[in-house]
Amino acid sequence: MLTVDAVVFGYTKEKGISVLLVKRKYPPFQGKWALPGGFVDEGESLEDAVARELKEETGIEVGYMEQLYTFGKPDRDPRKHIVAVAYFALVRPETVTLVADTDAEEAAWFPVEGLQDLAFDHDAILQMAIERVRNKLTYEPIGFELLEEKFPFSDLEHLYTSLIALETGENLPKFMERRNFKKKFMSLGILEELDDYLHYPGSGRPARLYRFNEKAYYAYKKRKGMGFEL
Amino acid sequence: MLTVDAVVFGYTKEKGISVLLVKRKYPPFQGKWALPGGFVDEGESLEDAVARELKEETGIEVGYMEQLYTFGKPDRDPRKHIVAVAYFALVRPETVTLVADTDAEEAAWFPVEGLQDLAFDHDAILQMAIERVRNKLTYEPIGFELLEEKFPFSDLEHLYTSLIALETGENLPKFMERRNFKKKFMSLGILEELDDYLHYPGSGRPARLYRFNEKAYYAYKKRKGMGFEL
DNA sequence: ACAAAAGTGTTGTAGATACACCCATGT
DNA sequence: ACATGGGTGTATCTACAACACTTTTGT
Repeated sequence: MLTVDAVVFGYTKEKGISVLLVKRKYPPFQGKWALPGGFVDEGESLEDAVARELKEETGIEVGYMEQLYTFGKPDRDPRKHIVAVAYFALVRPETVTLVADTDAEEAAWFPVEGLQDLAFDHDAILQMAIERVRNKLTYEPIGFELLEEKFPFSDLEHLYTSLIALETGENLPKFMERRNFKKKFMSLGILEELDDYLHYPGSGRPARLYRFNEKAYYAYKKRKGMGFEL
Repeated sequence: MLTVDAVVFGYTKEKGISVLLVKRKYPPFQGKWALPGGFVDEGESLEDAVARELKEETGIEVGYMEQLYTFGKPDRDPRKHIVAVAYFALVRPETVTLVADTDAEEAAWFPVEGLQDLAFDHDAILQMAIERVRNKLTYEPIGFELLEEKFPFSDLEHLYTSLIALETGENLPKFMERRNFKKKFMSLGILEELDDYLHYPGSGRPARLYRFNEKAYYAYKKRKGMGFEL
């Protein structure tokens, strides 16, 4: 008995990092919120299974996905021994519309901060996913998968700040100091400085927009060893 | 259908990094070398399953083990769709004696350098394990799991050098320069300098012995963020 | 003029790099 | 005495850390 579960992260300036959950329609854990997921079909690859379940239960397709860990404790499911291969994924919440479907009553975004009491061992899975994304953020440019194509630098900064602050107990590493962070990031040469500006009405100076330059990143990877090591 | 496979690494000064393989007794891939592993029993945790299979097929018990990745491509086993959860493990080859048993004709150590043509997708699994251990080595002190309790510093150096050189194409990172590597490692304060010396007859000055100090490492972790970031 | 966010430059310092010679043993 | 591996110190340089004021907009 093999299942796949997905920890899908989204980000908005207002609500910070959120995770996509579905409300369980049937026992066990009926009525509880859980990670989307389900059984792997015979002859179906794990990645296909995750994509399919996500589509079925929430209606979304993700941009970036990666295997997280496999959870196999015999008692993680009260019915019987069911092994779950967990994935984490990143999407731009703007670009997706949630639909509830057959197996799940509802699908919705929840800010991850202090989230708990999920079905099965999904609390632990979520925790691990957060940890993983947070680490990964500092050595691979996956943050852009959560931002719009063009974004003000402050979005990037805010994304990093809030994700790294989660569970780090609020004391940010030194490289997150505003001026240093920008200097460092810019020096990588993987951000394109656009001639577009964005102004949220109601406040502050308009912000210049940036875009992630994938080609430049490959060049960087070739030049340096790998990753980008913030 | 769920299996577990183990990539068990060992290290000796003479042969460098080796991996433990078993020769398959039955089809498919009869007579080929493969990673030890087998089916997970109902109600058995994945870790238990790996430990059990290792014991059965090779007779060894490992010191350090960690989940690597789960391989689920439908065609990875020619018979049917079988998903494999792979683990990697580190042992001191000195401390174990291999025995061949029921499912496997023989068990033996093979230097990983250029190893290929294993059964199933085990080439890929091995590759991934090497990659993982190599990376991990630079941010967690797992190297000691491969060395004797007391070891000359040159062993540590040689271990790092050979593991990092694998597939890095021989050009070592700068921190591996002898004097700098030792300076750096010592500055971490996690190595105990012993008053023992070891002298291989036949050559050179006797080498001072060192011991990994786990307590000091915990203290270090508490002090610094985590890991040790060579 | 004031509030709110964007934007920016310099200096000190610690850690990384680069480099070449002496030491203790066995034969 | 020579071969073999063990062992070390210092100068330079680069990258991280610390720090506070100015700019542009809306109200």
